[in-house]
Amino acid sequence: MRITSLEEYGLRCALQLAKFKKKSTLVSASQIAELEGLSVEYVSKIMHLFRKAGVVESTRGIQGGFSLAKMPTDFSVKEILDVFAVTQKGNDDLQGFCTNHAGTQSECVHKSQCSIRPVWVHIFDVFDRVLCSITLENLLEGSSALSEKIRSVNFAEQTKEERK
Amino acid sequence: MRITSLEEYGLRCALQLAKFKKKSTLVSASQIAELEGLSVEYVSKIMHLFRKAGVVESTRGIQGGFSLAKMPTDFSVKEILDVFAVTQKGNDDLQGFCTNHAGTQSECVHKSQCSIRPVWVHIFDVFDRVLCSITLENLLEGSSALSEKIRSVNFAEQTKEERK
DNA sequence: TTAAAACATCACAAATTTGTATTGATTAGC
DNA sequence: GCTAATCAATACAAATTTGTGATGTTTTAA
Repeated sequence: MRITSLEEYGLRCALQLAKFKKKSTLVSASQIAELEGLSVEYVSKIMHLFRKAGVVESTRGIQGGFSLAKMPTDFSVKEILDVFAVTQKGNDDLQGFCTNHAGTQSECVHKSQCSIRPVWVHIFDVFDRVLCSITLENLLEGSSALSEKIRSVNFAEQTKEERK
Repeated sequence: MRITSLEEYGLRCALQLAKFKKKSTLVSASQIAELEGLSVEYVSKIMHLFRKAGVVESTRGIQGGFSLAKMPTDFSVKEILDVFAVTQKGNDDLQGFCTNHAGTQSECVHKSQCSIRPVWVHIFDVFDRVLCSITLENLLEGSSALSEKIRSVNFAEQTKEERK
């Protein structure tokens, strides 16, 4: 269970974008690179993914830069992380769980009775509730506010799968 | 945020081990490979990791095989997944979060004021509470029992970090 | 109109993970 | 003792992810 590099750095960049958004100023890839200690090329790649996903808007030319597409209060952490999930192979939407196999067989041997899938469904449901409820603004507010926010998440309700 | 292949297949193998444990019989790598549709070599690798971590005990020779070191009621899912975390680079114990960088700098630019670390601390705390509370036995019991189990997890209490 | 600063896109090298192969050691049964 | 089945350990090839490079386009301002 790991956070990919793109997710970690992507979220950091998103936080920088959030700060500049609140000041209503554009921020360039090189500025973010400087602030985060990353290479300009790497930040550019992240911004490219953000733009394709509609997370940022870009302005070309000298004095150009990037701007978060919505206010930090309106972006959940999940929305940011999902930008990178699509480029990854085994991602958290449970797609591919039962099709990717190191294996001697072309189809999942648990097709009819899979004991693993419900586990991930439930665990990722908990995870999603947390990630959906936290906004970029919450992250900017600091640790104790974040902690409070997480405590307020409702974990008791039915999962999507169960409602089907 | 993704589950690695070793984690997914490792947990499946652990479930097979749990079933045989309840029958008090040894199970060989080739048997598990057959049951899970994996190659014998791959299962052997997983068993090797399990044994090094003390999750299974092995018996050599013809009629040898593997046996879960404790009963399925006494193994949490987290204990199983942690076996594979140690072989991975960025793992869920938060080690390395602030030392691995795609970067132009040798140290984390957020050393003094990191806005990302508290996020992962909190999120992984929630995750750990779930993974620690689910046993292999719970997984064998099926989806609805599992669902109930997850609902009973206490998410409100302080995190380890906060108690420090 | 030219130059500089910035984004856009794609290609590619390095690192990591994934899965297989190989060789060796151990045990049971004949 | 010999053989077959099994675990033990390590090496290695393929696939994937990670991060950089190179080339081109757009815009502003002198």
